[in-house]
Amino acid sequence: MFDAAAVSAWLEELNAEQRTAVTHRGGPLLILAGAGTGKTTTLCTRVAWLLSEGVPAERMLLLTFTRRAAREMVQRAHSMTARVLPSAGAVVGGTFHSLAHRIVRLHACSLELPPGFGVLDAGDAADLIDLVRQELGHAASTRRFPRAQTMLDIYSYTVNAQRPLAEILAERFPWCEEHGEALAESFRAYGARKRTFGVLDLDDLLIYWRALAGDPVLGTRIADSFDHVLVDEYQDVNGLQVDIVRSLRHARCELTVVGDDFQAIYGFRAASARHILEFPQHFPDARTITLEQNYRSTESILAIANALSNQDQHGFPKRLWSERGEGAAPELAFVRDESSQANEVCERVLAAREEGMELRAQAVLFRTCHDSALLELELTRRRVPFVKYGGLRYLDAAHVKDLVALLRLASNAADEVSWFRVLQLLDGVGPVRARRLLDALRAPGGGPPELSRWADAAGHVPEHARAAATALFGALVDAAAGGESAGARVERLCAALVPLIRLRYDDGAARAADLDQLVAAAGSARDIREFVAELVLDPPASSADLAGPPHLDEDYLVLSTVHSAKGLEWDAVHLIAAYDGNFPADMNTGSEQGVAEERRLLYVALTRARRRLHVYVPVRYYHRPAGCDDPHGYGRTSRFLTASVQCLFRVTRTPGEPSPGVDGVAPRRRIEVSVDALFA
DNA sequence: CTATTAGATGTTTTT
DNA sequence: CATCTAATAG
Repeated sequence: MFDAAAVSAWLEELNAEQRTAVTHRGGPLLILAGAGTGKTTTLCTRVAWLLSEGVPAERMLLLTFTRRAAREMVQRAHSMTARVLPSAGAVVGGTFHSLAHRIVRLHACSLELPPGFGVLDAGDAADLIDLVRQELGHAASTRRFPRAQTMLDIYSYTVNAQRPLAEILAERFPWCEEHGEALAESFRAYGARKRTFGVLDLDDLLIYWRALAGDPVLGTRIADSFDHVLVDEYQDVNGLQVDIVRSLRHARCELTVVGDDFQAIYGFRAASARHILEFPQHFPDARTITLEQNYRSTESILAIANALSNQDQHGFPKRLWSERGEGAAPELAFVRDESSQANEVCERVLAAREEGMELRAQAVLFRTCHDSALLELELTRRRVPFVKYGGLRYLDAAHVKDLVALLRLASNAADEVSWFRVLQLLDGVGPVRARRLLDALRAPGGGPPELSRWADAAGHVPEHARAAATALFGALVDAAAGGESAGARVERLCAALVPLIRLRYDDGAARAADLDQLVAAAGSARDIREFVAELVLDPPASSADLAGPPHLDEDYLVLSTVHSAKGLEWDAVHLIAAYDGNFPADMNTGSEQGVAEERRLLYVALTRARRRLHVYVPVRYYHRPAGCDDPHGYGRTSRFLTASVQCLFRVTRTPGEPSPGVDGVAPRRRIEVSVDALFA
């Protein structure tokens, strides 16, 4: 019945430590796996092994952190279990948030949530917080008040860290400390609003899951449905997530966690490597296994990685080694400026491709999204196809948000943030009329807006926009009524919205066309609410992404933030903008922990490389905070690339110092030109 | 009241 | 540079 031969063949391929981890029995297991040490393989093989030991696949829970990792891990585990036992069910798996969504949806009733509750993405949450901000009069106050996005960051961090606001402000947001009281008030109001509007933000998903887990009846039932819980990237969990994991582990349920404390890079989300380091204390009967043999990189790349991790005295000492040979010496390239950097990257990428290395085997990594701006221009100019991960997402585009807001209203008319957004698309309707309209949609005694009251509210829409508004409401009423398939209803809603989009944006036609892809993706959805929630929890990177795996046969270069690159690997890695200020980022240099996290970020970036590694340091770079005379700065090399680390590189310099005035990089000065003196 | 424009301002990283 | 605010025109 089981294909035991397949499992033993897989076990054969593992090294001794990996094999011990895979076949560990009884008691919690901590696998400390350095970069590239076969973490995914070990975890997936363990799943297959457990299956062959008689644990049903559907009683195993595989939790991961990022969507990209989740997809890869679940897919791989699934194909392995299918091989071992074709009739096996599916392993339950996904990100913490997607699992939370499934569970909360299942128990919405017990949590006193409306069955149609919506899930807000970060943008929506910021919009809602902005609403509160306006209403409490903070927007207009003379002392500048943190912006909605910043407020959300503070709120989210506080919730995820499960610590008092005052502490968080002092520690992470000192410039907002004076507004402590007002912030606290706003956050309370934000919470109340979410309740009234019937919406949850991403943090709520975890909060509600934990609340369920703590319930003596439901919590036990949830925990009872699993025999094994396996958590990947454990160094990136925060207190809230640890609570959830602990609640899942009861007498009969086993726990395996995998991670690398030196790859903890989500401190800004209140994650802390403390949790993985203290795992043996939290679970006294835990077994710890360390994986140090690296299967990914050449030794010269690992030498640099080890040198970096040696700079940090904390954590588990690990020394990566491999049998992949010395390999090409990593390059540390000092380039003149960012445009020269873009050039050099292109040259090297194209040269490697000439030698047979596909574009998709190469990646350009950077700290922040805009670091790649010039490079993107250059790649476009040279017609090199690329895909960028991180940064502006599809859901951030205004017209997409418009449609999503409309979809939300179809299942939840109480969602006033979405109402505001949609109503203001009507020509001649701004904030004030939107509010009046919204009030007119309520039942006389107050309460949530109702679709059925459109006839009473229509008068508030200026005449020339009334027809469009009526069409919009018609589509909403139809969509809410059900009957047709989800896809058909989404299509109707989109059709009603398109005329407004065309009017609103000057590139309206293009935006309208862009929405078709979203509509097409909805075709297979079970219902609209589900579709929107999926969209929020697993947003496509671009509209092209919606159309399914598009570039399978195409070759393209990968551009990615280091954060998004975690867990992935490429033959060649180009790390750009490695100057001090970016590695470490200026705003994180305040504390020792901050700097340490930045170092780990650099470590993560460098350890993505299999055979070739190039690090670029622009000697002269442009930095955004304008206001000084010269927007150019002379960049210093990242402080982590100390002299002894630099020795491990082959150092190159692009010839030619900057020649002021010749190619547009002349230093800018403030020169006053005035003839006023003539008229004095 | 809304739309448009000119002027100021600002910390990244992701679910 | 992109986004938000304030001021003005419609």
